[in-house]
Amino acid sequence: MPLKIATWNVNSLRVRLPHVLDWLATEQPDVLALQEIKMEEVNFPYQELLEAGYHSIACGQKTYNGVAILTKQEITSDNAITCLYQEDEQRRLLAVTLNDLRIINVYIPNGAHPSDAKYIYKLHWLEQFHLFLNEQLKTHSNIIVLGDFNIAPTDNDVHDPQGWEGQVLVSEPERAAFNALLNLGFKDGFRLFTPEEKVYSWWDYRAAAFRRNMGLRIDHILISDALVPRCVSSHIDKAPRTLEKPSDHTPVVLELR
DNA sequence: ATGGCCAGCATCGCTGGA
Repeated sequence: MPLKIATWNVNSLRVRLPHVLDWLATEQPDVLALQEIKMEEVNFPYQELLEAGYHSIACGQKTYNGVAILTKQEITSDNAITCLYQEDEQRRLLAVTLNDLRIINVYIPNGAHPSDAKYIYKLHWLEQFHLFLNEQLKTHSNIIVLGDFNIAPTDNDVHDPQGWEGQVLVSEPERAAFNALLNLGFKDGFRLFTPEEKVYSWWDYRAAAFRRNMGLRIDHILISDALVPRCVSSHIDKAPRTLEKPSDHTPVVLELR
């Protein structure tokens, strides 16, 4: 039974719900991980999504951040995790179990600028996330980590590597933290099938960046090594980015057998 | 041309995003 899994930073689920419903109807993913829902659970559109054929688990807050996992099959996981570390008040993590798969949805901090306190928070969050994944690997072998990583792992993931050099999203400490996650025993799912080509998942709203394809690949689906033999394809779906009032991110998709 | 846009807020100018 093939499984279609996707991630999408929707930049406000309130604004983007019509796009999400259209995309679910067209693409029929088994799992869709959302980031930046920007709402509390009390306002989450559980009913509309259920009517569209999807069960939801959400972990949100007012105004900022917030993650959710939509699934065709209802998740009965009693070991869901919604917080990376105790002092972190930002809703950026949701880990659930679906059959034999551990699904970990992340919205990694943006970091603002390498000289900003938010950058320190980002690197600290990545350290804590590394420890968390290391623990998860002790109890789960089939792990999918997907979401908005806010890191372009290599220059092939950047439209203008010279212009972006040293900046947040591409800086060496961020890339080192990303590679450290891979070194725990994960592969970048998209790069299993598209090793070199420059394809992006985010384009700035400004400067007609999408039309000029000035983008970054910062949304990822990581596959634990045990799952790699089950991967059959991965692609980035640019179609939602062409709509009226789009999110600045577009879905990344991966299929398992 | 080192800026451009967008979402949310007890909105009308700021924060945060990337």
